[in-house]
Order: sequence, then C-alpha cells, then structure tokens
Amino acid sequence: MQVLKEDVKNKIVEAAVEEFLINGYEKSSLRTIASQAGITIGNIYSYFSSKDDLFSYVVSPAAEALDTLLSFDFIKYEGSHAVNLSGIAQKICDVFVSNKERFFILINNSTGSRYENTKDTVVKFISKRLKYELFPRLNKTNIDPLFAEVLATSLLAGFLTIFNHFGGDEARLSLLIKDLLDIFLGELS
Amino acid sequence: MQVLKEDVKNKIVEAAVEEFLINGYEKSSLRTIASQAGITIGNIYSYFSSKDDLFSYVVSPAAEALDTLLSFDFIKYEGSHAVNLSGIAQKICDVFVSNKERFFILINNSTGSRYENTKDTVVKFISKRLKYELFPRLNKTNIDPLFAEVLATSLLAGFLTIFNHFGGDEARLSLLIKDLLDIFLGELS
Amino acid sequence: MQVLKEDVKNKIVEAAVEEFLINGYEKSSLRTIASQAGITIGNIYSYFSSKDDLFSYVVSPAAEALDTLLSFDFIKYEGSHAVNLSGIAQKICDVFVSNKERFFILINNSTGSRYENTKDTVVKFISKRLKYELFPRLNKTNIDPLFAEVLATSLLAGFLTIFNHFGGDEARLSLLIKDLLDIFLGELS
Amino acid sequence: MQVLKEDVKNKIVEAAVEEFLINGYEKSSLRTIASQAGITIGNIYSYFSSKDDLFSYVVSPAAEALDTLLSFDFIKYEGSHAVNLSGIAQKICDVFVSNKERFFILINNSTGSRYENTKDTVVKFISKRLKYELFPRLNKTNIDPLFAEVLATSLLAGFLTIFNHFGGDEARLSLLIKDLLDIFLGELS
DNA sequence: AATGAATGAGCATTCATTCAT
DNA sequence: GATGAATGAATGCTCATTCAT
Repeated sequence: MQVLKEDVKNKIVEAAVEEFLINGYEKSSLRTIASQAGITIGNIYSYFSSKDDLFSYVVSPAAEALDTLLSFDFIKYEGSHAVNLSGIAQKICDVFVSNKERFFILINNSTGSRYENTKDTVVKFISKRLKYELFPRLNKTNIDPLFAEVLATSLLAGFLTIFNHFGGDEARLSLLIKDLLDIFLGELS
Repeated sequence: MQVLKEDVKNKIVEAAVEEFLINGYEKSSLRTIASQAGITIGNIYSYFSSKDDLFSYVVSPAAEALDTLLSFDFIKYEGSHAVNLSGIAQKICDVFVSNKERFFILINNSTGSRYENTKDTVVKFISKRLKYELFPRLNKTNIDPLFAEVLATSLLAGFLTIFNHFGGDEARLSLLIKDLLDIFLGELS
Repeated sequence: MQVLKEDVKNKIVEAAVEEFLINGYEKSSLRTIASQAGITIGNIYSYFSSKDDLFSYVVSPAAEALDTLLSFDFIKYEGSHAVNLSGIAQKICDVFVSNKERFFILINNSTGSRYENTKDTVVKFISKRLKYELFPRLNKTNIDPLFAEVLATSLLAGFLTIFNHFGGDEARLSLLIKDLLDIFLGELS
Repeated sequence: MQVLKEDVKNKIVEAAVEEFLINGYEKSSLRTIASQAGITIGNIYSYFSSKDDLFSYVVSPAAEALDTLLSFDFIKYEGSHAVNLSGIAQKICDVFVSNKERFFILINNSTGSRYENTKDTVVKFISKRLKYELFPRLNKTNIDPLFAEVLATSLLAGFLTIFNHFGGDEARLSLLIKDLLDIFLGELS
C-alpha cells in the first residue's frame, strides 16, 4: 500500500513535470497529466488539492533551494579574491543538482501559478548584485542601469539552459557554470 | 473603403500585439483582441483566417527581418578585425529597431503557433556560429558542445531584454547591444 | 433576427424559471436549462454572463417589485381605520401579480445566489412591523419576541403559496390575500 | 466494540444533522460529514448504505413521530370544546420536543431524498382537516379551496420556525404553539 | 464588410460510491 | 470495522471557429 501509493504519486509528479515543462502551468491539462500517469482525473485530487497545489509540489524543492542560494552571502566567502568563481559555481551546482528541470519550470513556466514572480525576483536579485557589488569594480563609468537587468536575464537564461540539459554529470555541470560565470565576470577574475 | 479596411486591420493588429505580448499565443483570446480593437469577434475572420494566421501576420515582419539577419554574412564584412562588434551591433540594431515588441513575441511568446520553433532555430544558429567560427579562435580546447547552446541562449535572452525595453532611443539601443556582445565576444575583440 | 433573438432569450428564461422553481439556484444545472431551451450550453453565455447573472435576470422584476412594496408606507394610507386590509391586499396584489413564480424563486429558492438573504430581509421587515406597529395595539402583554418572527414567516409562507398558485384571476388573488391578512390581523380589523 | 460502534454512529448522525440543517439533503457532502465526525468517507458506508440511507436514519424519528401525530384523532379528544387548543398544542409539543431540528430537516431540507414529499403530505393533511372539519364550523360560505392550502402552508411554516428556534424550554414551546394555533383557529375557540 | 449567435470541445473541480487492503 | 485511493459523471465556464443575416 505505502509503496503503491507513493508509486502513484510519483507517476503523477513525473507526468506533471513533463507536462509543465512542455506547456507551462496555465496551458497544462490535468487530463493530460492524469492519462499520462495512467490514472483518472479525479484521483489526482486524492493526492493534490488543486492544479496549483500540484504545481507547487513539483516546484517547491527548486523554490526552497533557490531561497537558500539567494540568501547565501557569497561576498563573505570570496576571501581575498575579487570573485571566487569556482566557489560560486560549486555552490550553485550543489544547490541545483538535485532539482533538474524543476528550476526551469519554476522560473520559466510558472505564469498563472503562485510562483509566477519568481523569475522577476531572481533577475532583480542578480541585477542588484551586479549593480552594487560588481559594476563599481569595473573601470567603466556611466553604465546604463538597464544593462544590469540585461546581463542578469542573460546570465539566468544561461543557467537555466545548463540545468535543463543536466544529465547527471556533476563535474560537467560545475564546469559549465564556472565557464558561464567566467564570461560575465571575466574582467574581474 | 480601402482606407477603412486598413484602419480596421491595423486596430486588430495593434490590439493583437498587446495581447500576444502579455499573454503569449496560446493564452491570448480573440475575444479580448476584438473588444480591444473595438470590433466584433467574427469580423477578425474577415481579415485573418485563424488565430494562427493573425499571429503570423503580427509576427511576420520580425520573422522576415530575422531571416535577413540570420543570412547576413558577417564574416565577409568583418574586414580585418577579428570581430567587428560595432558593425554587428549596428546591423542587429537596424534590423530590430522597426519591429520592437514583435521580436519578443516571435521568439518568446509563440508557443502553440506555427512559429513556436523560432527560438530554437535562432539558438541553433547562434550556437553554430559560436562553435564553428568563434570558438576555434579562442585558445581554449575541449569546449563543451553544450556551452555553445548555453551562450547562445544567454545572448539571445540579453537581446530580447534590450528589445523589450526599447523605448525609441536608437543610440542607446545600439550601445547596449554592443556592450552585450562585448561581454560574450570580449576575448576576441 | 431581433425577434428570433428575443425568442431564444425567452426560451432560456422560461426554462430557467422552471428549473429554478424545481431545484433552486444551486442544484439547477445550466446544461438542463440549455437542453430544455433547445440550445447548447455555451450559447447561454451569449445572453447571460454567468449562472448568477441568469438567476438575477429571472428574479430581478420580483426583487424590484418587492423593494417597492417594502418601502411603501402603509401606515400613512391606513386612514382612519386601524388597518385597511383591502388596501394592503390590493397593493400587494398589484405589485406581485406580474411576477408569478418569480417571487417564490426569489424568496424560497435563492440559496447560493446573491439574493440568498431576501427571505431573511422580508421576514425581518414583517417581524419589525408586527412588533412595533401591531403588537402594541393588541391587548396582550409580554408577547414572546420570537412570536413576531414566527408570524412573519408564517404569513410570508401563506403569501408565497398564493403567488405560486396564481393562475391569472386577479380578483381571486386579491381576495385570498385579504383573507390571509384577516387571519393575522383579524383582531385589529 | 458495540459501544464503540454506537459512538461512531452517533458522531456521524450528529455531524449529519448539522450538515443537513445547513445545506439540505442535496447540497450536503458526505466528505464534510465524515470529516466533521472525525472519520473517513468510506467508513460512513459501514453504517449506512447510501447518503439517502443516512438521511433517512437521521430523519426517521421525526418521520415516525409525524406519522403518529397525523394519525391521532384530535376530534375525539376535543371533548365539549369546539377546539381544544391547549390540548392540541401540548400534543404537538410533546411529539416534536424530542426531535428538535430533525423536523425542520425532514420537512424543509429533504429535497432530493426519498422524503422530499413530506412537506406536501403534511400540507395536504392540514388542508384536508381545515377544509372538512374546521371550515364548515365557520359562518363563511364559499371559501376558496386554495385557501385551505394557503393556511396549511402558513401554519406549517410557523411551526417549523418555532421548532427551528427551540432551545429546550418546553413551556415556552408549548405557549408559542398555542398562540400560533390561536391565530389560525381563533374564531373557533 | 460586419455582426454576434451558435457550436462543441475543452477546462478545473466536486461528488457519491466502490473496494482492495 | 476502518481506510482512503479510485472511479466516472457531473458542475460552471471559456474558447476558436462557423455562418446566417
């Protein structure tokens, strides 16, 4: 029983991840998810109280990991180096590695759910850090304020692509993240 | 009559741009577009044969400009410089400046329409160029093939953010594009 | 067209009156109403924006007539008689005569709709009048305050039965109302 | 075990009374009843074979008491008085006092259950008695046959209001019933 | 060209009931 | 006796599209 039930729940979640990944929250259909999971529509409601609840369940590990990451104080750990790229990369890698496509869904496919503002939040977070911590170290002056947002969006898109294609090789993941960061923070490293 | 017709068509298109920008292709409603344009639902079908047709019409100038851009041979015009950033930026700027939000719609909000693969196409194009034209010039070896796609997605996201916030100041647009390209191609410039 | 459309709307309303009368607001089904009216479910929404909207349309003439009745100042018109029963009866009769079963629906079958408090309102209104205008004229003292509510509910139920069975004979309607009022106000008349 | 079972059954019935009182038979939910009773949905079916069966169980004491009351021959006991109001009131009071809200449910909230005709039955019973036993004693002739039904409905509504507000004070209950009957049978007493 | 009524399939959600455990 | 997962039909409502006028 216990095993069987978890089995069904897992099947629902698996089907949901696939569906949300393809169609996003709003266009995803519980009918499709149910039939993909091999159960009836109504039975989804034995496990989740609503579509939004199912989405939240799917996405919550990624959301929690994201919270942890955003509240981590990188500066403190950067030590004497201007920016410790490998350290940041490793941190991001560690945190994201167990959430695979769910970050993609959380950030790119959550319109209509209670998580729809996540992308904005992350972009603003990265923007702010770029603006107040990194830009001042560059020699350039008069940087367009929009440029921080451009870079933030761009960087985030890069991350998401990496996570989205992540197959399990953590060393590769870490390297990709470091190389991507290197592009953006290269002048500082 | 002819004039009137164009007037109505323009109103539909204007309303459609706004709606597609906000809701994307699939979640956009012809009812909303019609009422926003001040006409009736059925009358949209006097001008466009389907929702997809309307979307295509809205998006086609951007799609054509994109085609032009993608088939432009930058290499040939790069002259003696390894990469002529300002030239590329100007080219992109010129081409995009007259299409404003439509690029954003075409690339980011076209899921469900016949253009839903555009983003992939562009990413693949940029990827290929990075892989075969630019990576070889770097000193690095053994670059992860996924890295090209990561950079391509990232770069594209940066472009889209710029276009999405474009307010009319072409000089600023051009500068932002150049600065963004500089981040990605910096080591070559 | 004009005629035809009104025809359909009338058919919907007729079917709705019947359905609401039998099942009340909440248990009434738009599917049943639609099929009874010989149209499709979706087409109901060409005429009414929601189930509640349809219900309100059905019930509003009765609600308005009721408002008029409740704001009528009977005292002022009772003249020298303690209570002018025929006058009150005629007033009630006039106001209700064109609304037939809709009063029944409004008052007895509106649970779940925005009109669900109507019965309470009417009972309270009648209660108050009994308590403050009529009871003092009786020789009895120490009347249980609940008794006013009991009488009000009772009287209202009597009215509704009359309206519910009303077939078109206004003279008979008026007489029934007068006789009913006579029972309740008999000692005063 | 036996004791435990009765305990559970009682909890179900208590929860059901409350739910049926608030929502009526059709809109009541076994889910709500189960959770209110602190048991599971399925377990209700260990005690009752269906929703209708549960409703019948809840309502049956009231239904039986009602049967008794309706078959009681008041005439025989009216003795020398035209109508012995206090006696009738006491009888009704005695019979109803142990069933509290269940009469209200049985008569006013049973739509959709097998008891949905109870109200009609009672109204017809009272109607008939009014028509054949009481009207003839009045001096009026040509009483509208509908008037009996009007009075019956009215009287019943009054009773139900009393029962619905009954808090335990039997003397008050009896007095209210007597006073209500007095209004309707006043001319005979 | 323009209208908007009409259609039918789709949506998320709730429900009474069944039944394997 | 008790559980709660599972079912399938029902609910109100929205949508792109058609078509008679």
